[in-house]
Amino acid sequence: MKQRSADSACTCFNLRKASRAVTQYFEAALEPSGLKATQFSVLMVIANMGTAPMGKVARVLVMDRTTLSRNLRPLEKMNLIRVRPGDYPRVREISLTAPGRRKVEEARKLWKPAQARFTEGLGGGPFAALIKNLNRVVALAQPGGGD
Amino acid sequence: MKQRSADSACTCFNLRKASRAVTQYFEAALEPSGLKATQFSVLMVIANMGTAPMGKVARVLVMDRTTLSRNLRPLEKMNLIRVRPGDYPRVREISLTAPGRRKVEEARKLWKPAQARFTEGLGGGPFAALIKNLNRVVALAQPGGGD
DNA sequence: ACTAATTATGTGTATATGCACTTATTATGG
DNA sequence: CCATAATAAGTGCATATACACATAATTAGT
Repeated sequence: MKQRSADSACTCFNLRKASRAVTQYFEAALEPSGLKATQFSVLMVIANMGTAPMGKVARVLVMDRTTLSRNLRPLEKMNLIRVRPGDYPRVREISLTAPGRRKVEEARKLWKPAQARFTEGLGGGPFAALIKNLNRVVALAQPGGGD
Repeated sequence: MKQRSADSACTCFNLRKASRAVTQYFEAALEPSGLKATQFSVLMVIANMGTAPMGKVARVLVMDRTTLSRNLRPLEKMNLIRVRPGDYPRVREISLTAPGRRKVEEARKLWKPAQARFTEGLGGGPFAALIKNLNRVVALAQPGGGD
């Protein structure tokens, strides 16, 4: 099936396909916490950043600013994060609430075996290579990235 | 930053992040065709399958059946695909229209340099490894896959 | 023939995603 | 000071995604 290789090796298709499959796996694992995959990622990044303005969080997530803006809504409704005006009125500072910190720890326990499924299924070497290549791909996709 | 490695190496987060970044890159490239990334992938799969029922197409795409169902709507509105009852009334056969076939060729020309950006940016070896590892990840994520 | 299981698909609802456009605020140049 | 740039964030719209639930048709079991 040589003639199909150019098509079936599409970077975008393969990434989106893997993203769909893995998201479903992780969301099944996280289900008891009530968090979706993206919500867990957003909470983890905020946990690592402490308190940060929306734009900065969006850049770390490599997520559109307006997408993050809307992704924060359910988290705010669940009382897991707090959005407050920062030093300047136009800046919105985001931080975890106490329930948010507890939820992160709860979800991290559910996350661990799901993550192990892939680190062990691929093996340490290939898994590390995968993450490295994903980061290079992100750099290549970004404006002026990795030319 | 050893304490962050377990978090920042999350399979799901890294895949979704790369998926977002690469999708934007390909959609910018495909923009003249008026196709989104997913639409291009769906059309390519249908082009390869000739005529096939929805469920089968969904399995090849590793996409939820109901997601594909809705993804077909804009393609049908654009007159790029045809959805018709098959041998059995309950089966919906999907195939490309003549404009659909032309659109695939048009978009494939736009796709090529975008794809080259990543095959060349990573290098043939690492790129092939990436695709292989993505397929292994998909297998691991699927029920009863690659145990 | 009738009922139960299986198969193929659609709908309701909710989150995710990003572009174009808008609003508000701060910084900069004259 | 005031006009303009630049910065930070929100809204309207369209597509993408999938689970729970509903519908319809075919097949299997009795």
